[in-house]
Amino acid sequence: MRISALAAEAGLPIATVKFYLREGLLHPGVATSATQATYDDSHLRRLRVIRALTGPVGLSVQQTRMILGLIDDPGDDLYATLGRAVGALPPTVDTRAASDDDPDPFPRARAALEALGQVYDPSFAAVAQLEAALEAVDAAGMPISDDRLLEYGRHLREMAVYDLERMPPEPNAAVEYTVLGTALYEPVLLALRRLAHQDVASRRDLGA
Amino acid sequence: MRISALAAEAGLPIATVKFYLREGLLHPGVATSATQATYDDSHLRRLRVIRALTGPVGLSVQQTRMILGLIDDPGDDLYATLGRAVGALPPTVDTRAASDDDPDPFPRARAALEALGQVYDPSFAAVAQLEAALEAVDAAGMPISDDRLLEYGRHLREMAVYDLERMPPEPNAAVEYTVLGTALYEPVLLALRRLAHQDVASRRDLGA
DNA sequence: CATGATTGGATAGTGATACTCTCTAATATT
DNA sequence: AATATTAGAGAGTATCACTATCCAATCATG
Repeated sequence: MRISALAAEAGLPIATVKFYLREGLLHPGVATSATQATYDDSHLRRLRVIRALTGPVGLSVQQTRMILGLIDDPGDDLYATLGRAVGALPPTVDTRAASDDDPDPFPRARAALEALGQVYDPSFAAVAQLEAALEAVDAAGMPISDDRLLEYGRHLREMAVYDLERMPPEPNAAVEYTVLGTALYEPVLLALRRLAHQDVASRRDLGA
Repeated sequence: MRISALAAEAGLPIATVKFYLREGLLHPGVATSATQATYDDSHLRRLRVIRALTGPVGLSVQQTRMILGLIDDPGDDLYATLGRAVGALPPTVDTRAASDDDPDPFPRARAALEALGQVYDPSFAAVAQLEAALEAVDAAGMPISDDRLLEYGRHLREMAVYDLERMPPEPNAAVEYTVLGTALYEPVLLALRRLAHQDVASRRDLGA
């Protein structure tokens, strides 16, 4: 398969495929001469993952490169790899507070996790993300009550249990499942939540 | 309160406040002369909402303007207003298919909603978002099984019921609660989900 | 009331990002 | 032999969210 066929299959301009090659998101094809290389299904699959991550998931090229790098070359510690992957996911939060000698850099997130009975690890990017998100809803005048936090946390935890029970056994497949699942399923989740709100609202005759 | 005090309170450069004024995100202050205007708490609160929406929620200025417009000037139909608000939320999806005479523009989303027993309204933006998200996960080689969809949908629906049971009675407050709640709580939700995955993973000794 | 700071309003500039285009020499295809 | 395609490199483009600059009009202060 030459680059024109690959681009056509993926529904992308050749220039874009070349761009991904240049950026290191797509592994090079097998060179058959100075001006020719052949590509296979692995390239097509990779392009589809790239488009999913840069599209619906909303990652930048840099973030996508990081995620793909983790899948291609995972450490032997799934927990740490997952942590690194989450750190690459938006919304990106500057973790300036953690580097300072602040004894309690993420008070809201800590309180929330304690209330939920979950581990609190300040080095985990999602903790900083949670802190920023909670600060933002407070500042915007729509604070989240403890009760709501518990309710949300309970459901999300059950969903996490469901997900991890279905994790493939082989380590490499597990990393890909976990990292890609975290990122790719988020847009689905958000869409389903919005639709659930719509559905519930419609059944309550809230119009007019 | 003059613009310098407003900017200082909000922790923003004056230039940025002026930018929001120019863009119509922030309502003008009361002009007291040709070169002076006073601002009050409503401006400060608005700035905080703007920062929450453009920051953690990740909205563009244009999308933020749309959301704020809906809050300031809601229609009398909460259901339709919510629909319009969701349409402004990322990921933005081109609804080209719907405008064609395609008899079934969102097959995956329709199937999912039918399986969940929820209303299917192709004019609702979240339906297009769900379709795009499902297409992306399929293309990326990580399709979502019906079982998983049901599991996710069930939890999200319960969370939606929880949310709507706590909706304020007055229509204007209800719109603000619903629209801002949908948008502002999403980053919290995603962070909690990521942390739930981490927590569950850590308890299963998945490392090494 | 003189003098420096601040403001509204308009215009322009900036830096990041994700492509997209152009070009060249080498090779493939017909 | 004529035409098309390719790799690879560099430059160009469009969008976006600010950010900076300017000016004339006012304010605040001593």
